[in-house]
Amino acid sequence: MAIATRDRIIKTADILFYQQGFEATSFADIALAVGISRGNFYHHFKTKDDILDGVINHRLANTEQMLDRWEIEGDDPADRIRSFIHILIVNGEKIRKFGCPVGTLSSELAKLNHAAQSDAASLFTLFRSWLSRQFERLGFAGRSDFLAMHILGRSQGVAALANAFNDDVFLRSEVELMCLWLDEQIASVRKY
Amino acid sequence: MAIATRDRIIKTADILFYQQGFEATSFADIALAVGISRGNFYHHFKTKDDILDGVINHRLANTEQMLDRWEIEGDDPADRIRSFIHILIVNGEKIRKFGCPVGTLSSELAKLNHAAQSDAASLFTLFRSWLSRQFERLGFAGRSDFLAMHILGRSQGVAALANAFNDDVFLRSEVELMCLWLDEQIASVRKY
DNA sequence: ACCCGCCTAGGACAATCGCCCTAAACGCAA
DNA sequence: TTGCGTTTAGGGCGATTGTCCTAGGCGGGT
Repeated sequence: MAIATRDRIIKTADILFYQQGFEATSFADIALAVGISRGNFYHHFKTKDDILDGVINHRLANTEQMLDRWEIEGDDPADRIRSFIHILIVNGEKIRKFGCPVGTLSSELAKLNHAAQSDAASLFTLFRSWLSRQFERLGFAGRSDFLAMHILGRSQGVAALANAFNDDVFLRSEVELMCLWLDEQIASVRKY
Repeated sequence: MAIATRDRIIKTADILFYQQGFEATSFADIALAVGISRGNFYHHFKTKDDILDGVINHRLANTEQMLDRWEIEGDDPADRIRSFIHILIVNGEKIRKFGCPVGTLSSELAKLNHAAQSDAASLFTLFRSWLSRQFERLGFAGRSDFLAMHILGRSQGVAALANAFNDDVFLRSEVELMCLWLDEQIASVRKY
């Protein structure tokens, strides 16, 4: 089946791009991992940039789906934000090994001056606007986007250092710190 | 002069590794930028990893020198920490284009499973222990390293997002936020 | 039974990669 | 001047890169 093969390629490329980086992952790497020939590969994706587009779109869809799920499961926006913060722990092992999938891809594409860098950044935008929406519901109004960017940045920093030092203790203590920060913010906005 | 050529290679490689990444920068790239032949290049560095070692050591020396200068110029540890925070603004343009030199290199080497990843991480350690020392002088005692890691992580996150979104406003507002955080920490430790 | 279109395999392409070699030019000491 | 070690230039190695091409196999519609 055609679609199945295409999906398998994208899912495999997704993992390899994350673990090895986009530039360091070759056609041959992906074909070998999927278990197909390079010719078959070429039938589905003409250029390497095509695969990158596919992978980014795949990540966008997955992320959107995850955020939607969080939107349904609970009705407390604060809990949703806490779910976001706890990705760092849930995916802790991968993050310590390979860093944040979104941040590292965006950074690599920025260095390569790659046209898809803005597409990778739109992954950030997905989180950013979702977080901003949760803060709005908590009553932060015009400050919502600012707080969303703040927490997004904090997460990026934690992921970067947890990766550099392979430090799980640091990761967990920073997650706790971010949750405390969130509580403070909520407490202060409820005064008015 | 031999040393001069070697230095020129390292300085050029330093810039290229930062702007394009380690993997994406070839022998030919560096040789072309320096203006020498590949044969001459090979005389000074046998392998690409040798250049990486040279670049990392060069960065270590430069960083140590910068931190020493800050240690001499002022005698207020808080001001020194503020100097660190303000790197984000001083190097704002480069950071928005290429990210943090330390963080992006460490992240790339981690993905490549490169032996020099720990050496790149030692660049972080340089900042970490220096910051920790300043916090100690401010009286934070056992919490010093924790605070050093916290501020290091915050900086990394700010750099990552400022790069992804090419956002100077975010960068500056986060720097201000970090300085406010520092003031709060100092105020709270002085109570006792 | 036949054909046509999609899927797959695998080889070939020029270009580039990191790395290695040889030879000429250089500068300093005897 | 002669001689030797250092620095330089430039070609070439096998391997790998992204990309492209051709040929065979499979399956559904006529």
